Amino acid sequence: MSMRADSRRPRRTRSSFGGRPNELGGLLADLRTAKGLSLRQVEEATDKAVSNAYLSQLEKGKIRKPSPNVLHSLAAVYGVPYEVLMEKVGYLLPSKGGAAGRQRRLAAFAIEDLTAEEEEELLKYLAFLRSRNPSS
Amino acid sequence: MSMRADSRRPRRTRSSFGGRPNELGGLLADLRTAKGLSLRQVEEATDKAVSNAYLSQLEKGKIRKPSPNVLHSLAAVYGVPYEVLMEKVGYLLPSKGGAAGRQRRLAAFAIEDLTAEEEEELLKYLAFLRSRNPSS
DNA sequence: ATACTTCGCTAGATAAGTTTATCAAGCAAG
DNA sequence: CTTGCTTGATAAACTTATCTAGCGAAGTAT
Repeated sequence: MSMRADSRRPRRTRSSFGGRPNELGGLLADLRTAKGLSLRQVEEATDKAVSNAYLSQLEKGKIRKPSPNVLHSLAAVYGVPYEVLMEKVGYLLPSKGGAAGRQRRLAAFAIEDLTAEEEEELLKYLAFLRSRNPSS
Repeated sequence: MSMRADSRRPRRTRSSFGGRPNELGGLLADLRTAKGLSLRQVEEATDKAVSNAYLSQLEKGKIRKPSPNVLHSLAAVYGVPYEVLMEKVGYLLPSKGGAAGRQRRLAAFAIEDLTAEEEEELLKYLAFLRSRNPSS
């Protein structure tokens, strides 16, 4: 196994302690003040997706896991990557090495444009197949 | 100009019926039965991260936005990409493509443990389905 | 038939997210 | 000083997710 010591740049990526459960609030507050926006201005900028009152609670750390869509709105307003906020909150991110992308060696080519109905039919048919033939 | 004449399979209308609860529920149920698992078996497989009772409610469409982490657990058990479930629920995904429409339609049917025989059966069945219903 | 198990399901409770209404403090005119 | 407006913060209400406990149906074995 190549134990390559990732000698790129000193990884500042770890921005700070994963231990702090509530660092999201501080981060959001800093981002907002850095842009010189008020709570209500952010509410507007987010097209009412996040109320000023709610944002206040977020910044004060009273909310642990806001909805991903809330984070998306805020990320857009602050110009910060969505994934950063997601991670900070503790949501798992789509891993790029998982079964998602690489595992495409299967019938995915034909399945790329499945409709919801077709998808359902296929899954049911698969259930049927496997129930008839459990010894695959 | 990439004149991509929408040659995709005509989206079979927004699911013909109007009162369907949640598209996620049916998908989860289909995935589970396709694997021949019971609610409690899934609860176990997910290491108690998702209770059988909760899973039942999910499948019946009584829950609209389960936590991303719940979706992650289920995606792992069913061998389906996390992002697919996220999208179904309505959570925004980290956009990877920049400007142009790089966003491929996510296939819910990327099941990872299909056998070659199953794959073939499914493809034939899909062909059959589409021959019977060329375009709505 | 009686147990025993497993199934899907739901009622009830708790906890957390989100909203609406409201607050006290500050600042700029008039 | 007072009026008006804005700011950030709460309280309470409302909504939603999630868990625990238990029900009844269906199967299996004794």
